[in-house]
Amino acid sequence: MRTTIGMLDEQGLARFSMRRLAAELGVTPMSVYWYVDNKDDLLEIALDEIGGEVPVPSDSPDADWRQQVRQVAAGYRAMLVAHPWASRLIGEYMNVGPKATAFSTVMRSIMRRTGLPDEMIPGALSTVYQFTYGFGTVEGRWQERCRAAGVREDDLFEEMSETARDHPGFHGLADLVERRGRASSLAEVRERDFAFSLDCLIAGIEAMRDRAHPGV
Amino acid sequence: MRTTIGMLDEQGLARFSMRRLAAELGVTPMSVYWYVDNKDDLLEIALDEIGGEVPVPSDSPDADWRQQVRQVAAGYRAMLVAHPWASRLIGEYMNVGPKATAFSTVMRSIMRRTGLPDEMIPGALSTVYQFTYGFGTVEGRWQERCRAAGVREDDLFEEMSETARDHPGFHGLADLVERRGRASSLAEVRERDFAFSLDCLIAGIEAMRDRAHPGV
DNA sequence: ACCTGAACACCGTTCAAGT
DNA sequence: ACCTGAACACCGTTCAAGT
Repeated sequence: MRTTIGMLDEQGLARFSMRRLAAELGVTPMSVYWYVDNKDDLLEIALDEIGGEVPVPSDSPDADWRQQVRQVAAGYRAMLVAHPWASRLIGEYMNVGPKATAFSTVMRSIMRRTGLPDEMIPGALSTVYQFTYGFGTVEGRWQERCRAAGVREDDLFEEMSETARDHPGFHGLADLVERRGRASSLAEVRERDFAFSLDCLIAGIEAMRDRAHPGV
Repeated sequence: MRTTIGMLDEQGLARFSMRRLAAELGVTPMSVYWYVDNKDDLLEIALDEIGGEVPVPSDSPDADWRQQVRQVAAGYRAMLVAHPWASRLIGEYMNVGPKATAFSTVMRSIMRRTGLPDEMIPGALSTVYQFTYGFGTVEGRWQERCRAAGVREDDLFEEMSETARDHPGFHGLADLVERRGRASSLAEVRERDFAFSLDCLIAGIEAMRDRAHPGV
């Protein structure tokens, strides 16, 4: 599993194969099948494995759920950025391994402390989760592309800005460029956007809770 | 392109190959390469093509942004559910084709009508987008699995409920089961969750706007 | 302009066999 | 218990050649 995760991190999911894993382990392709049923099985295990990298806050009943949501979201995002192949697999498998299960249990108990009525908890949870997943995914893929092209991300961005200036019809690029605004680096913009989005989600949850309990 | 999209819809991305496409078209594998550079190129075009299926509201300056956000989100979700392979590709490519570009332009002009300060627009946009993408993705994948297994989704759900009852340690499933609550069908719960999440996002955006303009 | 055939360097996986 | 070899049915893609 260690070599598998290492290879996935370094070369990406597309370049990973059973035969290459076997070669890396100095062994014949078929010997891998003694430890694992098939490729899907192997990847599913690798996926659950890195789920354990996301730090989950201790479940004290008097902790601030807002801060804990921010904490877990940051951890999950970091995990996705460290292992961009994970976001590709998360949708494919059921994700009911031990790490994934533990994670979702903690998330639910945090969400219960928002004061939302029970039937809204799943909706709120998925709002936060889907956002974090999406954000971490595009961030990871972008960095992956930069690494594959062998350039620093701000250089690549600079290059794209020029292309956008030279081809004014190309709005897709213009969006990207505009997004940076006057900030000094892409990383800075990303932090700002991420923080804003979480604030926005938290404010939304608070508003929905207040709407559900008009008397409080 | 029509046959490509048809094959992807029916058999999924995993079963799609250049050779099968050629066979379906009654032609030799290599003739496909006369129209398209390579497989990535083909998929990228297919992806932008179905982007045109998402209805975009007319950009009238006095329209209610809340309703328009809900409208576009519903359309985007429907597109992802109709073409589950799309969510797998959206992260892979740059998505700067004509349809994708038009879409993001409209989204930005809707978001500008929220009254949010300019530097918050990208963050708000990505919050809504990432949620919708994630929601549509898991919904599409779930239905894909049901179809592959040849069962109706509520039957499959019933089966999982039993497994969850028989194996109490399996919390991943318990989550799923609990989520349905007392509703009559999974589809109903999904609609409720989706509506809640959008309300939550919209409430969050309003709260952030009010926080940024304390005087209004 | 449009299509073919043969070939290359890959895949995941089965199955019978070795130690 | 752990690994191998040969084989099967696939891939995407190049390149030279046909009409």
